[in-house]
Amino acid sequence: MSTLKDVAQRAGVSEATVSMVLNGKPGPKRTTRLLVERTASELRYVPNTHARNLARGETSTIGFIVTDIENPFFGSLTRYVNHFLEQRGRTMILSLSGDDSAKEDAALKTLLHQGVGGIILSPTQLSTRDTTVLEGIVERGVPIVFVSSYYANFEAPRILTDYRQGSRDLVRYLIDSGHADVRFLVSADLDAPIASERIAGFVDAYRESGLSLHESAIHQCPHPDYESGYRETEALLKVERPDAIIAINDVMALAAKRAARNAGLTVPRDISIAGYDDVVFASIAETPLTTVRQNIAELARCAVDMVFPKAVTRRIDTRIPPELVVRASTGGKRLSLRTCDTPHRHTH
Amino acid sequence: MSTLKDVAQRAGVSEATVSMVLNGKPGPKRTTRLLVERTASELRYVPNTHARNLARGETSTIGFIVTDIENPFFGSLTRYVNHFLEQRGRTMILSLSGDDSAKEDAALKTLLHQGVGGIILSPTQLSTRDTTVLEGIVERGVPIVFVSSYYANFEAPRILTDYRQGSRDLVRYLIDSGHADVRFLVSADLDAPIASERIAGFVDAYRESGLSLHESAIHQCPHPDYESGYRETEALLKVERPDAIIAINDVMALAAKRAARNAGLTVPRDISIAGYDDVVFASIAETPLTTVRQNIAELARCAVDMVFPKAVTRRIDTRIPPELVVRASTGGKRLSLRTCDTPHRHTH
DNA sequence: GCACAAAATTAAAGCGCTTCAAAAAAAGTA
DNA sequence: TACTTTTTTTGAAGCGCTTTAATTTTGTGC
Repeated sequence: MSTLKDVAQRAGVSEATVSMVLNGKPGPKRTTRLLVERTASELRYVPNTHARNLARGETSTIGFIVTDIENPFFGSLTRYVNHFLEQRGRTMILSLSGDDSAKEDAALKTLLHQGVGGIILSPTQLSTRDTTVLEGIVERGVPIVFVSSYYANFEAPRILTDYRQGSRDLVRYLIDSGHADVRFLVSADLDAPIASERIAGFVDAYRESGLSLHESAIHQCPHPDYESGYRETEALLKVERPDAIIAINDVMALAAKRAARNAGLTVPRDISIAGYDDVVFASIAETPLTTVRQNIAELARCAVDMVFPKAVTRRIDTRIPPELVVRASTGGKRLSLRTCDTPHRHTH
Repeated sequence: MSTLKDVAQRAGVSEATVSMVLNGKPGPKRTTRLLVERTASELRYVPNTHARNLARGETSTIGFIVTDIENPFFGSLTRYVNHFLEQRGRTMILSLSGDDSAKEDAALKTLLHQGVGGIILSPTQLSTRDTTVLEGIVERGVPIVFVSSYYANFEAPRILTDYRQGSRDLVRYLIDSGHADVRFLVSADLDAPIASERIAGFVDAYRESGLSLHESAIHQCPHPDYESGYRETEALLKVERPDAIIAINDVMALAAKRAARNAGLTVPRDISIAGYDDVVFASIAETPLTTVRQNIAELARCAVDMVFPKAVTRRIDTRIPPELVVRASTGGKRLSLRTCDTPHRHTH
């Protein structure tokens, strides 16, 4: 494993010169530059990042913490974060928190030890939590940026989809197409932005259209997963017959759809179903799902922008507008059918 | 940001002592040990990984390259690799190749520059490719381990599911339950292990049962995705009526299922459908999918074991047995129905 | 050919940590 | 007490690279 010193010796110049050439610094003249470059590639020289970072006092890695990489939404977010980081010549260190604040703290500490230059954090579902570790990190000058959610009791830049607008748009569309009684399946922590803001949008839509909200329109499920969504819908349909059910994510919406079908209902004739996120299987489901698509690439781009301290705009709250995607799982009740079969947009 | 030197000064001992204490090296006696530890935590000291790695001449990071993190299979693999690496005190640097060998080369180089101690590579779908970069890396003493596939023209340890046995089991099950004409949807590169081995298992099953294979039982699709699977099945069903269609992955199987249904067939009454991988939506599909489950945790565990040079067993080819998961999308033709509704096993 | 400015090169001082030989202190031993 | 062993502690030399101040080379105008 040849070092910079080897290159310098073989080329008959000083280490300083080699360093400058290899970093594109002005100074060395064309001929030495060429000589050094040739020697370096002859020796198959590869700079040692640790030495470099140590000498420069900076670092080339950024940490990215995510709850569940198996969830395609986060898979996608990871891909884009990685992409934009790469574009800036940074390397991403991925950590998984498993939606557990203790593991999240552990991950934060590990990243700090690793000497990352900043951390992009897609936090647990909690709305607030003990922020000692987070504070310790920021104190040490390592910037933290939230993406897709945040802790209300910790001030740091955050990039989120405009969840409120998203569910407002969806519910407006449902109301406009004749659904009066819309139900909302949400999961455990109602205070978390991911839930509270969507609920706010839901309420907005009702207020704007002058309709009154069913008293128990919000259905709280224990977990944001298939099973919970299925059970809740099953129970609900035993006693009531709403016009539509929307869920906080696509998996739960798919569960609701199945429960509705098992209860003898036809989607969307008897009941409309819609989700949130537009994960890949929303579009390939038996009945493609109407959903609210988050602009994941944009979320990632902004998060990466923000994690570099030099960023001029240190806005604390950045909102990315979502996009309503109407597919076959929702239909017009009184008005005309406006559905279409939008395929999942697969940007590569 | 306090350094080891600060700790040493404040504690009134030498840097060497602090270093030994913090690394749990034998030497310092209990009292100094305690003193140093207290001082370190008072100063909120965090060791600098770059300096440490530089001094030790080793590294604490391992690179993991994967084609497509949005694919839940790889999401899951990533989670486990990360888990086992963490267990060994290593940090994972994730790189994405997008199933493109040029990007894969770039990722390999970046990881080398990053100074990783080893690389776990889940390669592109290609069966062979230019291995110059790979060789350069191994030459420099950085071990490479393949997982889930490999390049036939590059010798390195590889950990794979026993694909052949997987499809053999599946096809045996289909044949045993009365399906005589089974078709196989595979994607582009038939030489890639992921395809060739599964085809071999398919053929094995037929040979073992004495049935003769339909001359065009292997259907080659341009891409391993939903669209390709749908088109191929659609075309196929226009002219023929096989007993079953199996696909190289669950997404294509789901596509085949949809195409069959759109062609007026009922699954599994008129035709059985099965996939491979057991991704999460295989079990929550309208008709839960029969599929072959890979033991992802085990793949990851072995890959991580292998990436450490000290590993005693440097077996070149490690095979993990898969598990047949029978669900509702396949049925008995002549024999009795043996389906059940196995839920997706979600290990957390 | 000379003085002086500009360009190119280099020596050397770190960056923060580990490690090892050597010194110092503590503990045994006769 | 004097001396040998063993246990602790430390000074100093790097790890491979960057960077700055100083030095050397080159170029310019007279």
